[in-house]
Amino acid sequence: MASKPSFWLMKSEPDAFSIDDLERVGREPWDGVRNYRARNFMRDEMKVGDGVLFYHSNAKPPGVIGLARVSRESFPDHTALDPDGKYHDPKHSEEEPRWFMVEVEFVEKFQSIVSLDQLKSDEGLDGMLVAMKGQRLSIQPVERSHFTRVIKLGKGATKIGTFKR
DNA sequence: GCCAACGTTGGC
DNA sequence: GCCAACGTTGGC
Repeated sequence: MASKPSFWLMKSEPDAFSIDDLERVGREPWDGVRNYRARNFMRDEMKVGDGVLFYHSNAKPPGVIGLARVSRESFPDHTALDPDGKYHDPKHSEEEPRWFMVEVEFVEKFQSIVSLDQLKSDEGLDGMLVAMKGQRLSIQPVERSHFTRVIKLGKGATKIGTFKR
């Protein structure tokens, strides 16, 4: 029996990497995360096939813009090795990696963004982390019911079954 | 181990 | 551009 998938929300600034960028490249390693809680989710909990709400932050408006899926599990974030890169961390090495990432693949772009305003006001989304005050974490777990509700609000054609594994 | 200072995130 | 809410750093 396959284990049940989990659900996540991942934030990205569209100026840096948007849902359109993900659609174009198909798959993308989620590099550059330098927050321990977010790292732990990627390193310890995110599995191939898990559903991902792709969130545009620092956008007008901010909100969930589409769907992705975890396509590869935890592996070291090599951008931490590059001394000239902005994600460099001298405490990270090949022998003792400190930072990890997953790879995500494009599933679909919503017909319309599910804005943060909608996320906050929808009764079906009570308690969703991203809509709560002060919640800045760039990778967050999402409850199944919230995940399916956001898909409905986005009028996505994707069925929940897409995320079985 | 505490906590002030500093840096970052991200909505507004 | 402002600033609230965190997270990290480093002195002690």
